[in-house]
Amino acid sequence: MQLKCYCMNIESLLQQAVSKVLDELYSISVEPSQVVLQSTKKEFAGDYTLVVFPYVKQARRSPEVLADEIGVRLKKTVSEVDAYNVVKGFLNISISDDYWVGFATDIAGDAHFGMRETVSNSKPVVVEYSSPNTNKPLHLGHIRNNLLGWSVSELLKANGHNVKRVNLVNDRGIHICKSMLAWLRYGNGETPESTGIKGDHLVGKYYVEFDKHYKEQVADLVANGMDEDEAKKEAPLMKEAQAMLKRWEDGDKDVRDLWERMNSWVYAGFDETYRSLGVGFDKIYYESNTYLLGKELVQKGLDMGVLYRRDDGSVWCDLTADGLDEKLLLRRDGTSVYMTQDLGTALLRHNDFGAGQLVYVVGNEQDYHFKVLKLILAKLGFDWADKVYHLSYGMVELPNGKMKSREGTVVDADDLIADMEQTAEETSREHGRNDELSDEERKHLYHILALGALKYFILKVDPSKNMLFNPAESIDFNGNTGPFIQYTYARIRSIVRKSGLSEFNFDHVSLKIDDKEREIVKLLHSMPSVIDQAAQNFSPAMVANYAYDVAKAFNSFYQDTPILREQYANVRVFRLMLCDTVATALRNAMSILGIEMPERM
RNA sequence: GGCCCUGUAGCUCAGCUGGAUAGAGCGAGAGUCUUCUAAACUCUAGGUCCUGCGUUCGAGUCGCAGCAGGGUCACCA
Repeated sequence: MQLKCYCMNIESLLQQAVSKVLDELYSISVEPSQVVLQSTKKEFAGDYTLVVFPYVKQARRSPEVLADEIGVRLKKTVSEVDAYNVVKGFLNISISDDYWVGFATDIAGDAHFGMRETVSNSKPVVVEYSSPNTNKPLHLGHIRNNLLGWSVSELLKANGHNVKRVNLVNDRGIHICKSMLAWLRYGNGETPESTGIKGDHLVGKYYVEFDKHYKEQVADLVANGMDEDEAKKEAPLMKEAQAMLKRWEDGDKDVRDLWERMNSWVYAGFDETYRSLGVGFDKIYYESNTYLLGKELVQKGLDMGVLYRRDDGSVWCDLTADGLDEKLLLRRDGTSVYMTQDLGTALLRHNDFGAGQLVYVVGNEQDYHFKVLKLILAKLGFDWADKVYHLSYGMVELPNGKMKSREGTVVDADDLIADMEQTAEETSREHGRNDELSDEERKHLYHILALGALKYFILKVDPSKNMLFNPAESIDFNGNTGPFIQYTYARIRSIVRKSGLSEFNFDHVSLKIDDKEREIVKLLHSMPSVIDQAAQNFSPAMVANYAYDVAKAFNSFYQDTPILREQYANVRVFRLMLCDTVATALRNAMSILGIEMPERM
């Protein structure tokens, strides 16, 4: 039997063939990559559709005739083309069962199907995400950030990039001083150990405490006739916090000791949340180490003449020619601002990793900041300024609007995860088939189902869009959800286990496949291009939607097609092979989302 | 007010470089488990793709204008 190579994507093969036909028949020259093929709509026969409208003028044919002539030629010259039909200007092309079966056989057993090998010696893509403040625990907004950051990193890896994850912890500043001050005043020496409260929550408690007392002071001042804006500045607590920040910057030992102590509580808390979310980093930067960076760059900019100093000593960048405003880079007292340090850390990071690209997973409220950052880097003469990519994501909103910590409407990350685990356990007790599992394994199952639901819920939405979370409705486990896909996977694994096979040998000559099998094979066939597309768009959502399509197609197939019960061994083994490959595809796609798949549930 | 983002079914969301009669899930209604896991499957109802104009053989998709919602324009980060 002749060996065929199915490595060649059937779409590019068709594109080349069409390009050739257009040239030979009508002397129309079109690059194969420019030939537009789409998958044929369900209500028509065929696998791929060529839209011929763009060529009718040059070919001087009616759309129908043109489509027919191309169809005839394709069928004659491309062995994989089985049949064709023409509806208006649409040429629907059917690919032979032989090709699809061959393709399915080719990819069977490839544990990394859909994922690319990492290109060796490629410059790493450095992805910054998470970047929390250390004055309060993580909430749902941070969850979206962390899940996106992790997932986009996995996605880029799956597309062949070398990826480094970094976190830039905002561990200094006035907000931390507020928590510290409140703890000193009202804390009675409380610690995570003495109270049993998770460290980040304990520190967050004092941040709230500060705000409470501060507001009281402001209200008192206003009641005594002071203007509100002035009262906010003059409140003793605020002045004390500012004094504390100054002492911190001067290296005051007491302040630094307390700062280290309370930050260490927060880190222990964050680590627990990170572990629970399954995210991590290759390198963690601390703003206390990097906040002074960037000043040299400012000096360089002054020397280059791209920045200027005002009479009061402050340094600015004039971006009005770019349609933006003037941007402050050094305060009049010579201290740096957010932008200054971000310039510095960008350079640091670029040099630390020899980065080919710098990705920042940061909310869309900072779109302006990153626009400015790129512009200034370019003005400073860094040719890699255009390698800075701001992965701007939308906010998570509640039914009554934005989350506001002051109004107590934040959805706490740890609470949400705990709720999800609770729901997973209840659902599992009701529907689950997990008698064989130990208590330990069952606990793990609840965890991966809970996180599967949460992660999928968040990641299936296009990153750039705001999304809505309704705490009252909780997150679903049915329909277009993580657990739906996990369930599909568990079912498949169950069948494959029962078959006892790990290799699938069958005679694929003249094996016929039905519509549902064909649908599945076609979906598998498209996986590499979906991953590629998703990576180019930095969009895990595209992978999530793909995984859902695969699971849905499989469930429909599973519902009315015998697999283990199939009496013909040849067909049975083929179907088992297909099952096994679908499981692999689902596992790989979901791993890009950071979602684990259960062997049974 | 300037700039940026978003607007698709009752609700939450898909819809890749413009292509056929715009798709899912939830919710609503009707079916399917003595048979490979019913967290599933099948069917029904549900649409002025915010509005208008334009480009095109063809617009949910591109352009302009308007409307609505959000963000941002700090010597905060």
